[in-house]
Parts: sequence; structure tokens; C-alpha cells
Amino acid sequence: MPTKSAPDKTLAKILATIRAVPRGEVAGYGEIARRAGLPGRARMVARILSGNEDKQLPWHRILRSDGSIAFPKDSAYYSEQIQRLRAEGVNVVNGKVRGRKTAATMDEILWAPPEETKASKKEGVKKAKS
DNA sequence: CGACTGACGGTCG
DNA sequence: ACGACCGCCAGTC
Repeated sequence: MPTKSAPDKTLAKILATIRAVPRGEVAGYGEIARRAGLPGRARMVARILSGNEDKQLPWHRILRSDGSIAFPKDSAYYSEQIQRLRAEGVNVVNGKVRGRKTAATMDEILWAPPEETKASKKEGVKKAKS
């Protein structure tokens, strides 16, 4: 194996970070790299994933920074990734993943955390709890 | 050693 | 919202 590439340590770190992504969650390439302590190595993460063979690896949870699928729509992986994500309860629309940022449903808005409390300035939007 | 490439990211028109 | 451009990093030719 001629290519020695990055130290196995780095590789392991990245893989570990990817595996650390909880089910039903998604993360960007750059995000993974950054979490792994490798800022600016987004492409390296992509390279690793491109050559991965580990089925255990939740590669489908890795998307672009804008939340879109990294594959062209005509790619087989494209649909597969979306299916896997949906299987985990992730909302995917038009090749893009809807994180909690985009409040798709009204429920999401009403149930949203006090972060965007701007809504609270309205009338009696009392916050509810589970 | 230099050019090309890629499951990227951010900016600009 | 979308595509064109440019910048980055590591690997391959």
C-alpha cells in the first residue's frame, strides 16, 4: 500500500468524529474536520469517505455545509443517502436536509427553544414543555 | 517539482 | 435560489 497518506491517528480521529454523529443527526464535511481538530480539512474528510469501505460508518449523515447532498442527483448514492437519512427520521427535501434551523412545521416553531423568542413578543405565546 | 483532481466551503453576480 | 469563481488541503500523475 504505497499511499501512506495522513497519519493513521488523524484518520482514526476523523472516523471517530464521523461515528460520533448521533443517529438522526447530520453534519457537514468541514464541521466534521473541525470537530476532529483539523480545521480546513473538509476535503480530506471527503477523500476518506470516498474510499471508505466500512459499512458501520454513518457516511450518509455527512453532507455539505449548506445541508445538501454531496452527490449529483443522477448518482445511485444520492438516493441511497436520502433513503438512509429518512430512515433515521431526517427530513430531506429536494436533495437538501432540513435541520432544526428551518422550522418546517408550525409545531416546530411553537415548540422551538427560547432562542428565537422574538415570537414571544407576540401575544400569549407561552412556552410549552414536553 | 508542477499540474490536475476531488463526497468541500465561502463569496459574488 | 443558483451558478460561477476562487481558496484550501492532500493525493495522484
